[in-house]
Amino acid sequence: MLEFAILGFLADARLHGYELRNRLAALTGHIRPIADGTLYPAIKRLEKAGFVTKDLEPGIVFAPRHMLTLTDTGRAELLRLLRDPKDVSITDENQWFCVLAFLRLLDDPAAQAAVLKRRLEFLTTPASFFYDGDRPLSAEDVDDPFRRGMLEIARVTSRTELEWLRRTIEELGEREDKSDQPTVRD
Amino acid sequence: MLEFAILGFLADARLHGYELRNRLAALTGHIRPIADGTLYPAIKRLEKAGFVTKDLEPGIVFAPRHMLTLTDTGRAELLRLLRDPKDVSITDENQWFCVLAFLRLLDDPAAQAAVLKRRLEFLTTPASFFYDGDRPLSAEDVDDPFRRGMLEIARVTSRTELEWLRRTIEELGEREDKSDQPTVRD
DNA sequence: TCTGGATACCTCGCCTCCGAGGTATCGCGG
DNA sequence: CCGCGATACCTCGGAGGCGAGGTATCCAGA
Repeated sequence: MLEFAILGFLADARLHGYELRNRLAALTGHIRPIADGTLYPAIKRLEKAGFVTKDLEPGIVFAPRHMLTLTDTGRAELLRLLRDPKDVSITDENQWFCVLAFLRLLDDPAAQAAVLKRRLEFLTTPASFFYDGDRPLSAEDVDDPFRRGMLEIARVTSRTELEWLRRTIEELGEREDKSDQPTVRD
Repeated sequence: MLEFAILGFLADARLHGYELRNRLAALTGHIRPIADGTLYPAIKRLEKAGFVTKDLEPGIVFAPRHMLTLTDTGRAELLRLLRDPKDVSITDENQWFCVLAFLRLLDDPAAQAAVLKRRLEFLTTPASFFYDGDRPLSAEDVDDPFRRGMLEIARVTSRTELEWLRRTIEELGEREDKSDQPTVRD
């Protein structure tokens, strides 16, 4: 997850760890800050896996910086993760937002639409926070004002996202029609 | 976090591990499923800490069940966590929803309102996913349709929640006025 | 001159989580 | 009668996150 975001940011620009840290802080940090002790080992893992290379640029500003560059295998790995995200990356809001942040890099309207469709499918499968036996409880059934709030907020959120998803999937379809030769589709 | 949810569910009813597993699956499971290998060690930790006790009820249905009961120290711990949640529990959507799910148990309108106010404060402090240097980028500045989507969804979500928070904080204030003797307040 | 804060990086140990596996019991369908 | 699925519980190893600590440099302000 973190590694995914690192690859994503490096796909846009060469960065050093500290700058990466700041961008990550903006993207997910106000939600869940990333500790140094998490970031630097993650960079090391990516380096070991051959997804990034590290070049020391001696003291441009203050201390020497280790500039990170995404390798070709690194970019391939990023695209693989974007094309076929894990289930948790679809369902977990934070992870899903990371996917969205870099989905543009996938550069294939059909594949992008396919990812959005997975999220659409997830949001349209019925699910409830609370059950009375087997019966799902909706906001109207619940007495507790806080649980009511949860359900109301969740409802509006998912409605908004569903609208956006449907709209965007359609737009991606149109873009696909223009770029491709007309073919028979399922 | 998981332990917090366990305490919360046990505050409502005596449960065995498997039933707990199902309730947790409903509350957070569609977002991020909880593995057995996570749940049972967590129960053990709570037992060791003296927050829950385990009684074996021999084979009512199938296999023997280990019924879990919240102890007094367990309930105190739950209330402590509700009254004074960690920062991450305020900022992380998933964790925040867990707090909301059990905030009713706090049974003190002023303390409940204080928790909601922390969330309110978090949501009203300016934050952005992306920056151009130091300048935060809003949906209108962004070209990428996916990032636009993120920003739009986040905006609607937070607006909805802010409305609910303000409304609910006010209602809690009124309830407090009725139950308390009139005193000078800051 | 000294301190604090920003920049920039790193290590270590602890804890938690996860997945993969295992162990039972019972009921139902084939 | 045999396997499957549900119920119910558990262990273990590996991976990853976190906090606390450390190491430098440089600049601004007291």
